[in-house]
Amino acid sequence: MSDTDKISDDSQGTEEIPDPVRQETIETRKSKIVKKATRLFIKKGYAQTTMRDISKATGINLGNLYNYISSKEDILCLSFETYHDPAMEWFRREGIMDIEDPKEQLQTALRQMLIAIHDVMNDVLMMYRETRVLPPKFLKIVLKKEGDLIAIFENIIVRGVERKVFNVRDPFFAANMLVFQLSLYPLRNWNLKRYTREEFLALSEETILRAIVADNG
Amino acid sequence: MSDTDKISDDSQGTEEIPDPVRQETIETRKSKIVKKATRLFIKKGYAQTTMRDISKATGINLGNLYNYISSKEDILCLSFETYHDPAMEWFRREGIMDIEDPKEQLQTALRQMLIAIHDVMNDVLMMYRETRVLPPKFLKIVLKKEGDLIAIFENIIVRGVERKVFNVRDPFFAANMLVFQLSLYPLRNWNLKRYTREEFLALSEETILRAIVADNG
DNA sequence: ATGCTAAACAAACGTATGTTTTATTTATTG
DNA sequence: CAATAAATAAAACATACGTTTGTTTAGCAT
Repeated sequence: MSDTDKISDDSQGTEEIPDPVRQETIETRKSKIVKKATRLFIKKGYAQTTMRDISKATGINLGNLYNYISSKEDILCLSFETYHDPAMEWFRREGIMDIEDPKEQLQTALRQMLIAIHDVMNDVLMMYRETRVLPPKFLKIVLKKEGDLIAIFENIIVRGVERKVFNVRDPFFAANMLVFQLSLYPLRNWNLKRYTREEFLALSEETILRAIVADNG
Repeated sequence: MSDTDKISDDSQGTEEIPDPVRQETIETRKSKIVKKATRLFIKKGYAQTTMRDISKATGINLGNLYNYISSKEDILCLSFETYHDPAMEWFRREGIMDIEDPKEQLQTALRQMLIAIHDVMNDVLMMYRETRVLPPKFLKIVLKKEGDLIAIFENIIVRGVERKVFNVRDPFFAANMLVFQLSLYPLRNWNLKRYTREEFLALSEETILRAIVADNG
């Protein structure tokens, strides 16, 4: 029936070497499972998504799924990892922390985060909803990472306050509010459909900055 | 075993009258189920809470539960209703819409909403998480109510802009952002535990207003 | 007392779920 | 080509769930 979509570019491998080619297809397969499952989690919710759904969506046999992942819960954790890790990396890669002018620094970071979140809004919404299901140990890691992101914005704000470019009474609170505001679109999309992407980004940036920047005339 | 906690203040009733006393105990019972179930939904999530859990928590026999509620889903809907209806009523009862000065009007409404949400933060968090499970028809009602609340704030903002007390480019967007910001505490409580209730309320009010009021010197 | 109504209860039903196992096919190597 | 290992498919397993059923109990009117 579906004998046309078999993997055809398999290559030979030895037992000594971890077989990078085969390894890659396994990783590819795993990531395919996570990606497809994530779509289902988004659409139906984690609890309402069955392993049989995931099997059907990936085209991988039910029992065979367990050769790539260890449990349903495992898939959810992998799903979280997929989206949480790049966000933090981007800050270093883009050299945000090296920007001298605090206002430009904040603006750049803010806009980039808004764009990134806007593009994966469904995933963000899913994460907000399914956080509870994560095993406690993994939840701690996730919250730690989110805390790190907030801390970055806190540092940016603190520096801006020192230079009197920002006017913020409590930088930690402001950073928490700011990062929270980033999720406006994913969580309130149902009432914000009238805006184009660009309209929304501009309005968000403007509104968020106004609570921080000393004067924006 | 538990024969001591039987209802002992039963009174007689007729068939004509809907039996206010018995009726009351039935309503009491129903609301007890919803309240206890809500606590479980908050603690474990809707999907992870079983009817057997609810039976145990209420002390009402599993099968007997269905004399008071029609389904598990029904309980969730009732749970949403419990917290959604009072918020809207309060606006009318308190006469918020009659306050002349827009800034005072906004401040009053804002502070009251912050307090109300703070007090039921776990419930709000649960609602954010379990909205997906609601039957589509009921979901529409819930979103409508939330939209109405946003519209109220939009009106307040529009009036303030006309009087040049507020400086807002897009009142609809501002209202959406404002109402969203109200949920900061329920959704980000895990990172905001350092603040006392009063500290948090003051910071929230201050931050939210700054994005709207023309000048706050 | 007696019969009636409704609440209370234990047990069971049917189904759906995550996971494992078993049998079969496919590919690779000596 | 034979032998071995990996990949696949389907069925089975054990359990947990929401809901229903049939029966018992208790309160009230007659």
